[in-house]
Parts: sequence; C-alpha cells; structure tokens
Amino acid sequence: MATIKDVACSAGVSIATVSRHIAGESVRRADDIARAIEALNYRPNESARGLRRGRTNLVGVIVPDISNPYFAAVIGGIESVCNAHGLRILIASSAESTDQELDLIGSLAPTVDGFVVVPVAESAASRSALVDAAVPVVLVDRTLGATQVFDQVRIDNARGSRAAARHLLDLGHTRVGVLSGPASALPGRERHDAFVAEFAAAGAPLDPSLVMHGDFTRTHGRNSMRNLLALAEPPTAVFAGNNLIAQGALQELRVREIEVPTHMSFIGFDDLDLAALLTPPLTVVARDTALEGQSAGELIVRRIAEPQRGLITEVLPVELIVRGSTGPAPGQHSLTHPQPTHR
Amino acid sequence: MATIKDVACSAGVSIATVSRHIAGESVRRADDIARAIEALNYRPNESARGLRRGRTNLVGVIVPDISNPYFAAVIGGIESVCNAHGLRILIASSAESTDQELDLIGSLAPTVDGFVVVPVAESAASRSALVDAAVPVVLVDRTLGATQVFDQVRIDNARGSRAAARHLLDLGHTRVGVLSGPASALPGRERHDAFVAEFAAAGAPLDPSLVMHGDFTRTHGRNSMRNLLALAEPPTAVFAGNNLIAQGALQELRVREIEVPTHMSFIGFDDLDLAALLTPPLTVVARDTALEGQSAGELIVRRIAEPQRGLITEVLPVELIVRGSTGPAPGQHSLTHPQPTHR
DNA sequence: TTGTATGCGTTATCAT
DNA sequence: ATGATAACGCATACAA
Repeated sequence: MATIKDVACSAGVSIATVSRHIAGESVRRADDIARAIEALNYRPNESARGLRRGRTNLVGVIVPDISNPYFAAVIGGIESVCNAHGLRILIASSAESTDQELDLIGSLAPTVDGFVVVPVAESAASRSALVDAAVPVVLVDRTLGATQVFDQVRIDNARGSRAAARHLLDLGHTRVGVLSGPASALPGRERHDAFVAEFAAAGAPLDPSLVMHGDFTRTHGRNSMRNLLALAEPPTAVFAGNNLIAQGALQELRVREIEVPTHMSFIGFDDLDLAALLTPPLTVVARDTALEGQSAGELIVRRIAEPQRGLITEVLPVELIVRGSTGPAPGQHSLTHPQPTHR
Repeated sequence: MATIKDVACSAGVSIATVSRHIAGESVRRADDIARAIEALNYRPNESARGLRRGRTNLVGVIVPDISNPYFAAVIGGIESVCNAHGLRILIASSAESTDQELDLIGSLAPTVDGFVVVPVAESAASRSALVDAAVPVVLVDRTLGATQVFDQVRIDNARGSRAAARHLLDLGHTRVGVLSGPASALPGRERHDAFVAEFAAAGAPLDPSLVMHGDFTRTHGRNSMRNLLALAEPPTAVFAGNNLIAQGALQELRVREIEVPTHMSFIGFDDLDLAALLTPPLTVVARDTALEGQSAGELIVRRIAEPQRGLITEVLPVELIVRGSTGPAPGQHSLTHPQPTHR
C-alpha cells in the first residue's frame, strides 16, 4: 500500500505539500502530485487519518433486525445519503434486545462519528449511553424517553391510525379488533391511542376485550387473531399495528378460511411487499420507508457537520391505501363504502 | 475519551503493561488494571490500533441492493457471525452497477480486513480490483469469472431448477414458459440451463419462443409474462428465475385475472415473505438465506485468521416447496399430480 | 514480568 | 507556498 511519503517522493515534494493538495489547498505542483497519486493508486490511510483528526468518517447504524424489510429499506436510505457524503456505514443488529443495544452503543461509540439508531424500546440506559457517547445521534421511528435530546425521524402514526379508523367507521364498523404493538415503543403507543381515540370521538368507543397488546411479531398477530375469532361475538374488522403483526393475523385468517372482507375486514399499518397481490389485495396505511432512511442520513450528515444546530424532529407523512381487504360492515348498504384506490 | 495512558496512570503501571493485559497476557497487577479500565470506561482507540497493527477489524460487505429482502437476510447472517468474532460490518450498496461496485472495492480496500461481495455481474474489473485489494474475499451467490480465486458461498441452483422442472413434468406440462435472469450472472445461467436441460432430457424440449431472458427485475417478470400471455398458444406453466421476476409475473397474472393453477401453473425460484398467503399459495424453490449469510460470515472470519488455507466453495441445498400454484396440465388426470407439501 | 522507546500514516503548527 | 517536525493512541522490540 502506497503512503503519502511515496507520493511525496515520486512527485518531488514534501509530504506536507501532498497533504495540503489532498485537503484541497492550492499548491504549485498540483499536477505532478495528482499524477503521482494516480500512478501509485494512493489512498489515504483511514486509520492514520482517524487517529490524527479524531474523526473516523464512520456512522454506526443500530437496528433491531436487519432482515426485517422495513429496516432494510431504512438502512438502504441511510447508506445512499451517507455514502454520497463520504461517510461509511457500520451496521449492527441489536437483535431486539435492549441489553445488546446498550453493548453496541458502548463498543461502537469510540469508533464512530455519529449514530443512527432504531431503538428496541424506550430504554433509559440506551439513552444515557448515547449521551455519554458524545457524538451526534439520530433516532428513527422510535424514541428514547419523553424529553427530546436527539434529532428524530418519525412518521405521523396518529394521522395514519385516524385515517384507518375513519375508513372503518365510514364502512359502518363499530365492533373492531385492534392488534397493537407494545406500549413501550412510540409507534405502538401512538398507533393504538389514535385509533382508539378516533372511535371514541365518533361516539363508538371500542370494546376493550377486542384490544390485544403484544410485541411487533407474527406470533402476536396470529395468536391474538385466533383469540378474537374464538370470541362469542368476533369483531367485523381488525386493525394490525405493524407489518409482522399483520402477517401473523393474515396467516390465521387464511388457516381459518375466513372470507375477507365479506366476513372480516382487515387493515394493516405498514405496506407489505406483496400486499397488492393478496386475495383480496390488502388495505394498508403506508409510508415511504426509503425516504425515512434518507431523511435520517441527511440529518446525521448535517448534525456531524454542525453539532451546535438546534434539535430537529422530522415527521414524515403516511398514506391510506384502500385496496380490497376492507368492505362494509354486515348490514351496511354497500353504497356507503368508499371507492377503492387501486395501486 | 480515556486513553491507555490514563489507565496506566490510574493503575500505577506503564502503558505497555496495560497493553499486554488487554492482549490477554498475564501481568502482575491485572486486577488494578481491570479496575482502572472499568472506572474510566476505557475502550481502545480503533484508529490507533488499526494504524499500529495494520488491521482494522472491519469487513466490507458489498451488495447490489440493500433493500432486497434476500440481500437483507444475507447481511443479517453475515453480521451475526462477524459481530460474534469482533469484526464490524461496513455496508455498501453497488446499486446494481458494476462501475459503482468497482469504485467501492477500490475505496474500501485500504480500510477493511476482508470483503464479502455479492457481485452485480461477472466483471473482470471487479475481480482484479478484489485481487489487488490483497485482502481475503468471500463471494456470495454469484461469481466473478470461471476460474475460482476466492472463497464462495453458493446454492445448488441446478438441483433446484431440476426439481422445479421435474415437478412440472410430473404434472404433465410440456409447454412451459421460462422467465430467466441474466446469463451474465451465475444464478441466472445455472437456473436457466438446468431447467431447460431437464425438459430436454425428459424428451420434451422447451419451445425457445417461450424462453425470455432479462434482468432480475419485476419489470422483466411483468413484461415477459405479458408477452407470453399474448402468444397465440401461451404456455400452461411458467417458471420464474428469482423473487423479483416472480413478483412482476404474478402482478401481470393478477391484472389479467388468469386463474392459477387452473389456467396457468406458476413456480418461482426463491421464497417470498408472503408466498404462503397468496391465493393460491405459491410453489417455490426455497433456500435458507440467513444461513447463506452465516456461512459467508464464517468463511471470511476463517480466511482472515488463516489466509493460506485452500480455497473453499460451499454449496448450500435448496428445497422444492409445493404449495398450490402448480397443478396438472390441462387434459391431465388430476390423479397424477403430486401431493402438496403444506407449509 | 516490567518499563522505555520507536514507529505506524496522517494532519497541523511553526518557521522559512 | 513550502518543508521539517510534533503528536494522535497504540503495540511491540528491546533492555532490564
């Protein structure tokens, strides 16, 4: 591997001059230096650079599960923006464990110029570890405690849930099941609360026995849907709090051969890759997951460049996509149901 | 940030002793040192370490598209294994561009101890760039030229395709469409060739006009399926060369309201997240994508530890999962069709 | 077993 | 505008 010294020799200047040239300063023999760099295929040693400047050009990205398509899309967004700004992405999975998340923050902290984190839950330990890390931090999708100390990228969970609730209300549903995520995570809380609140505001408060809390997992979706179906009077519609919960619930509906939407309307939060190809195609509250990652990338880039800037919270929009899995409640005139938006 | 000097001071020893303690050598005042490290929350500076030892503990992972669920699963597998061995993962996307892949290899090479690459195509430039990088390399899923110079993790594409062909033959299909991936990539070639060969070997060579080559994209799947359907005599079954091609093809089948498998049998290479929830559930050739990543992780870890070892190629098995999208060809006795394996 | 001292490749300071 | 040089934090050769 060629070093700056080799370049300096080859170009007949001192290493200081080469360093300046690389830093963009104007030097007399810039051409010779450029030629030497080219000829030797010289690349500055990042370790030496990092040691000297105290910066590594590395951003640590910690997510609960890399294989989840949602997180994968977010990572993709982060990567494209950061790479365009010369920042490398260090990926690590907390494997849905706050303990592991804490370890990762601690061990990555001295190595990275900044963090982009999708926290597992609202862990005070993780929050203070990130504060101790003393580098810029951007939180995506979830928060770490009520008082904001980091930049954030979130989506408008409340609006999405309200739109879903509104849609079901318009279709005449009043007996609605809710498969919520954990209250320990912001999206779980916000989606749940807004959905329930919208029904209450419409004068049709939901039956609490139809509200199931659980993790963001297929298992929760499947088991809770099973429980709902076992009820003496099952709901006429179900709202699933995220993509995994929806998958589990759909699995159960499929096994039980429940007709959707004839006997049960279904709406999920988060779009699925094949949602439009299911029978019936799935009605969902969707968001731009790649954009979420890009926004996070832009925030961390900016924050690293200007650490003193005021805290930023970016709230991205969501969209109700009405496909075919939601229909009028039994006994409703089909005329009243909204026109599907085909996508 | 505490340095080794701080620890040495606090423990009342020299920095060399601290360094030895960290390296695992036995030193007299190990306890004092451990206490000091704990108290100061000391972590070795990776840049300094990298500079001094010439190793960074970083593995560069380059994939064509991070958001593709297949690659995401592979990355997840790599990450879990590497992290367990103290190696960090540097993620970068080549965005399906061999040029970008080449740039990434060059710019990451001085920074990483090894590469895990899913090449975009069989690029001689990428191959020689990886050779020039002079660090261990593991190739996943695809190759870079005929002569093997790197460790590899692949799947048994030929066996998977033969199983798919066999399955369709057993169902009596002889007029079969093939939506193949690019011949420039190993999986595209192997899957195509084995599938075609199996039909030929069975004395039922495929009609060349039913064989469509294209990229691993939804667009190819959709357009080619459209072309097949527009034929005077369309095929009775279609084989899709990967997950994206299958998605596109299914989209077209859905739009055209073609009944599967009554009017058209469908089988894809690669499982999809919701494949079992489609109507009908999809018959596919599946593989363990996470395992593929884990194997790659183990190979790169091993190769970094023992660079001199002989070249390794790991070929992972595939599995035909018969669900509901394949049925007997028109005019066949339904008795002859195999029993579905429900999953 | 321990400490001292050197150098890894780079940037920044200082003098020219 | 340029060159010599110190220092970043660490691992190790060498001396003790």
